[in-house]
Amino acid sequence: MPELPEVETIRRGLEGELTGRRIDGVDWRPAKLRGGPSPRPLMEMEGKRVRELRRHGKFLLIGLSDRSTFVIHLGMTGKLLFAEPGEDERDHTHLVLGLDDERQLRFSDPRRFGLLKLFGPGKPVPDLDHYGVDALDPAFTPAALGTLLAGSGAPLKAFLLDQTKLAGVGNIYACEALWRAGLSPRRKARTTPKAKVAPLHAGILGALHDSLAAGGSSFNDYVDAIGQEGSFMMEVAVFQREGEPCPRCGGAIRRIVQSGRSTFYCPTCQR
DNA sequence: ATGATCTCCTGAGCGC
DNA sequence: TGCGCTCAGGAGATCA
Repeated sequence: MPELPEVETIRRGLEGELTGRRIDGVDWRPAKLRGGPSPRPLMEMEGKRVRELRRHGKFLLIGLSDRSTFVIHLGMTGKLLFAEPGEDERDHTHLVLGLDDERQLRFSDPRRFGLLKLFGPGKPVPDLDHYGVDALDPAFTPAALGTLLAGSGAPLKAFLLDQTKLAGVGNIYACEALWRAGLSPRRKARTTPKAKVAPLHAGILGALHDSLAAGGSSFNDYVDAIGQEGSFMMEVAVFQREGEPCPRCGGAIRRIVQSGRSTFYCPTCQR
């Protein structure tokens, strides 16, 4: 599922290919996606050029020439792929943008947990109002993490998944970051020892950067905008490795369920 | 106010 | 072969 490194990999791939292109056609098949209807009909993108590609957390923000913003969230199974006209379409394709270089950019999302919204020129994006600092933002420092931790009584795993505190970390990287820091996912955030704050910060950034370097995690058949798979799943220490030995201490990796989601960790060296 | 649980949705995997 | 079941999870809504 796309988390920060996957969305950033896609953003980088799109940045080179899409910036400056004009959107000549908008084939929108409005399906019921998450997040309610788009404030502006997506057809209004026709004739606009792509000015910039930004990202906040797992949201992709496409700035257009008239200063409107096209917001994309890939949810669990959303895909953005370049295609040639006439090329076979994936099932559950909800949007096809025709570009002025004769290519298409297609969005498909079988589970429809994704989101497509167009905001008019100069309009803010309310979906991001309550979002926390992006995990790759320079403002996300160890000190900032310490402040956030002190304000939360949630288990560390739930804390890391809470996008209103820190944006971009999902299930894979939450598990990996906690393993790297040697912290139990069950520990209450505000009980994190002072000496463990910097290691947790380093664990989060390390997992995200390592994944970016590998082109993201290919899991649930994630691919980037040109269909490339990422290879970070080869490097994970604990995620989906229940019963396997911990790479650090050899103890058996355990799977538990927290807030309805799988958590993988090593009970021996994560305290 | 905070944290836990439910909900949306489809496809994959599994046992029989 | 196919049926029914469980599971996957981002994030908003709802509940305790």
